[in-house]
Parts: sequence; C-alpha cells; structure tokens
Amino acid sequence: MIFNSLTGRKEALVPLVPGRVGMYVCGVTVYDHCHLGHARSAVVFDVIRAALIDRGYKVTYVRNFTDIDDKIIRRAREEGKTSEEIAAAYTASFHEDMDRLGVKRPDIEPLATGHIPDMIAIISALIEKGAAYSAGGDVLFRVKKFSSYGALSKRSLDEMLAGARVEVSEHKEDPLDFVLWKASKPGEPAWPSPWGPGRPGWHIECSAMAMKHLGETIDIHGGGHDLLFPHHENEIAQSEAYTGRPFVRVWVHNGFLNINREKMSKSLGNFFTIKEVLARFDPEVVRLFLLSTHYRHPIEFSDQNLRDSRSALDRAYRFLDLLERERKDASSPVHGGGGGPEDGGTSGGDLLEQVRRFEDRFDEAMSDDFNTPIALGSLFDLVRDLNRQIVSERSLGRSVPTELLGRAGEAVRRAGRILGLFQHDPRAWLEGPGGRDGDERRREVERLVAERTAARKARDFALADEIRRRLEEEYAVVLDDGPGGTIWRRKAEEGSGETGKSGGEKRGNGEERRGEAGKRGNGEAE
RNA sequence: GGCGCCGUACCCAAGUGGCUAAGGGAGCAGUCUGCAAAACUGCGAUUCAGCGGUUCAAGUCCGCUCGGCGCCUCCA
Repeated sequence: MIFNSLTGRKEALVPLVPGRVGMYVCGVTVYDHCHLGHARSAVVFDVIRAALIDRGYKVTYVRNFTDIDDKIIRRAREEGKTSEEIAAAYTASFHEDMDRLGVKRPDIEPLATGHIPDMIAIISALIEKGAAYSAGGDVLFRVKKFSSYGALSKRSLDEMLAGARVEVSEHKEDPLDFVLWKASKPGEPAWPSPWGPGRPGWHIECSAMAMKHLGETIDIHGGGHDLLFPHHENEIAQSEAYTGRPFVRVWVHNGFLNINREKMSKSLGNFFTIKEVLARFDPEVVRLFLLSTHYRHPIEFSDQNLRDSRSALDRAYRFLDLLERERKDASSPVHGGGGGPEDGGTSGGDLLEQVRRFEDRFDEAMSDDFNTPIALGSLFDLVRDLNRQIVSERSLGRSVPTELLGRAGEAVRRAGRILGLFQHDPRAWLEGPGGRDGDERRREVERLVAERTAARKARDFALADEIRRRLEEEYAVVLDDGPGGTIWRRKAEEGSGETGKSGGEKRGNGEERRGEAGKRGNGEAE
C-alpha cells in the first residue's frame, strides 16, 4: 500500500506495466549547497526505490536537476560566473552529498537544459490546442481551460483567487495562468524558440523530462510536500492538457524537516547544509535519524535527536558484532561450543521463528506505505530477542547454532540494504574511524589492551584499571571484558559543537533573505 | 482570509474501532563482572492536549475549544 496525495488514501500500487515501476522525483535547483531538508527527500525516495526493488519490481528512477533558473542566474551574476559554471559546481556538490549519504544514483538524472526542444514541442502543442497562449515573448498556460485544475491540492479556482497572493502579471489573461516559457532579458541565458529567445518556466521542465524518460503516464511522482502546489498541480495541468491522459498514478510527498518547529528552508535562513551535518554525524546516523519518523510526517532536527539515533545505531552494530563473535567462538575448537548445526534444540527453533517473524514484520511495515519507524521497531525487537537467547544459551554453557546466527545476521543486513544502514563492518564501526592515523592508533590500543590483559592475569588490578583509564582518556576507547577476551570500541564522541549548539539560529543576512526579510515575524505585531 | 496537517511517557516515535498503548534514547534498580562496559531483567503513560458526542467498544470516528505548524510566492 502506498499513500496517494491525489486520492488522499493508501492504495495498492498498480503499475501501468506489470512488474515495472516508473518513478520520477523532483530534484534540486543547483544554485547552492543542499541542506538537510533536501537530504530527507533524497533518502526517503532512495528507500522507497529500494523497497520496491526488494518487492520484485523493476524500477526506473528518474530525478532531475533544474540547472537553469532565476536563482542560478542571480548567483552567477553575483559571482561573476556563468550559469553553467554555477550549475556544474552545485551539481557536483549535490552528488558528493548523496554519495556520502549512501543515496544511490537514479537510473537517469536529466538536466533541464538538455530538454529544451522537448519542452518547446510540448508548449507548441499546448498553444495549438488552445491550452496556452503567447504574450510578449512569454508563453502562459490557460488554467481555466483545464477543468480539473486543483484536484491534487484540493482547492478550487475561486479559492485560489480569493487568496489574492497570486502574482498578476501584465501578460496574463488570468491571474492564475502560469509561465511555460519566459522571455529572456538581454544578457540572460536564452534559447531560441518560436516565441523569441527565452528559457523554460519551472513547471514545464519536469513534465517534459518525466514524459520523455518514463512515458505519458508515470507510476509514481514524488517530491517534497511544498511542491504539491503549485508545481505539481501545474505539471498535471500542462501534461494532461498535452496528452489527454492521466499524467501520474500515485503522487508521493515527503514531509518537511523542521528546526525549532519550523520548516528548514533557504528563505527562512534556518538551515544546516548536509555538509555541516555530516561534519558532525556519520551518514548512517543521519539516515537512521531521517528514517525514524514516517516519511509523510514532519521530523524535528536537533542535536539530541541525532545523538539518540547514534546511540540506537551503535546498539544495532553491537548486536551485529556479537553475532559475528559468537559465530567465531562457536566454530572455534578452543571453545568447542557444542553449537553444531544438529544442536538445534529448543532455543534454536525459537530463534529461527524470531528471525522469520522479524522478516515478516519488516516486510509488512515496508509494504504499508514504507513505514520505516515500524520496520526499525521490528528490527530492534529482533535485537533484544536474540541478545536474550545468546545470554541464556551462554548461561547453559551452550551457544546458539552458527547457522542461525548467520541467518539472523543476513536478515538484518538485508533490511539494512533497503534502508541504507549497517553497511559497515561491525568491528570497524565500533572501533571508530581508521584513516591516516587509524592504524597507528589501533596498534597502540591493541598493545595497551594486551598489556592490561596480562596485568589482569597477574591480578594486578590497579595497573589494569590504570590502563583502562588511559585508554579512555587518551584514546576515547571503552573496554569490554567478555568470555572471548577483551574487545574495545570508541566512546560515542560528543559532537564538536558549533553547528548544533545554536540549534537553528537564523542566519541574519545572506542572499536568501534579500527582499524577504520581515515576511514573517519581524516584530511588528498587531 | 482559503485549504490542510499535527498535539501519545523526561526526549524521539509507531499505533487509524476491540488482545497487557510497539520501538529507540535518557533515568533508576537488579543480574553478570576483580572493577567496569555491554547484554539481560525490572520500574516508568489506568492513559493518548481539553471538553462533548457516536458506538457494545475510541488514542483511533464526529463536533467544538486550546496549542503548534504547513501550503496558497521561490522552496525537498
């Protein structure tokens, strides 16, 4: 089941072509670095795509770049560069962010500037059909000609007019009409067209790119909730007026990422870039955080929430590490841990049952409108259940059959592949980042641990404790004496501070606020 | 002004008519441990913003009130 913004309820996904899903998601306008709100959208649809593939669909995922637009032009002018240079730079920045977040590349990443002829073709056809008109070098869509306008955003033409915030331009026949083609001013980037040099309006590019790559009717069209109106409403109008067929079967909109209860956005200036966040938190921590709330609900960005996610992720990795160590122990002759495959016993049966139950619950959750919070809940249930089993077997002098340990680990890893989590080796994750000094640090830690083990053997606990203290203070390493020897892991480090402390103070100046300052809450209360 | 969303324990967060209100984080206590850590066990909402209503049964449906937010303009 998948929630469709158009119908307002969950529906079964019925692709146009059985077994294949065409999915288009509105990408970003490449005029600046992306903030965490953009990351949410990308991660959400990354997971949706993976869940669909897991369910056996052949998915074609298209996500565009808006690489020509007023903001890009403005930015280029400010920096004395070309629009192309700006677009290229921030496209690269976006890719870097996505790669770090483990967001897989879509199958196709079309550029608006690469589809100008397609847009012109659509616009020309719309004019012929009387759905659009040219005026003063612009081409506008005649909204009143499209009777079902407002179906997606559930508002009537009258209501929209009553809103009175619609820009009334001199060329418009009607205030609600929107631009398909925009005449360029001298010096601005321009493409030749039947209506003179100009550039595409924002909405037409998505229609053109979606239809070009996925056909006239696409199965899933997604984007942030803020795109629902007018962007997606306009896409529907122009596309359906053009083809006469339904444009999209299921509309999917992700909720906002809030900060201090407000939407994180460029125009409010209350954003943290993905790079800023990743400087303080591991990408998987960020992903877990983003997936811990259902994709349609708002999620609150805060240091505390990120730290909670880090703790939760550590718990999962500790569990995965335990599985692997148990496996080694059980198969090592030294331990002779009896847990051969035939040792199944009663607990083995329970355990297999628990793993299966987890798989079922996980799939069920993901199938129910991609309910990642429930999916994660089922995962942590499994963690608790298996930890419990392992402890109880241990107390009986036995170990859990290695096959089942492997089966459990695989189940978690499969879930992790869909969510983009648990992609690290558990020991490497727990021990902390390697890097240039990593090996050096590791050797030193190992040496101290061995030294302490010797001290413990000699029952020199004073020295052992001293070494532990040193490891914690100098290496931020915490020790864990277990039946299989001493293991160590990095202490959950405190974030380095700056970014999160302010907790979303608005950025005072910044170009984003230009002309917008005071739009809200500028102190002039009535 | 129009349309819409949200309000669940200290924090985060599922649950959308019916078993004891998932799960994570934090806290406290216990088991284990030379000491720790982890893990496990127990404690923690007789209650789901408030008030009415529908129903045999409501956190879940309806109405009102209070509080927060979003879209209507570029925005994931």
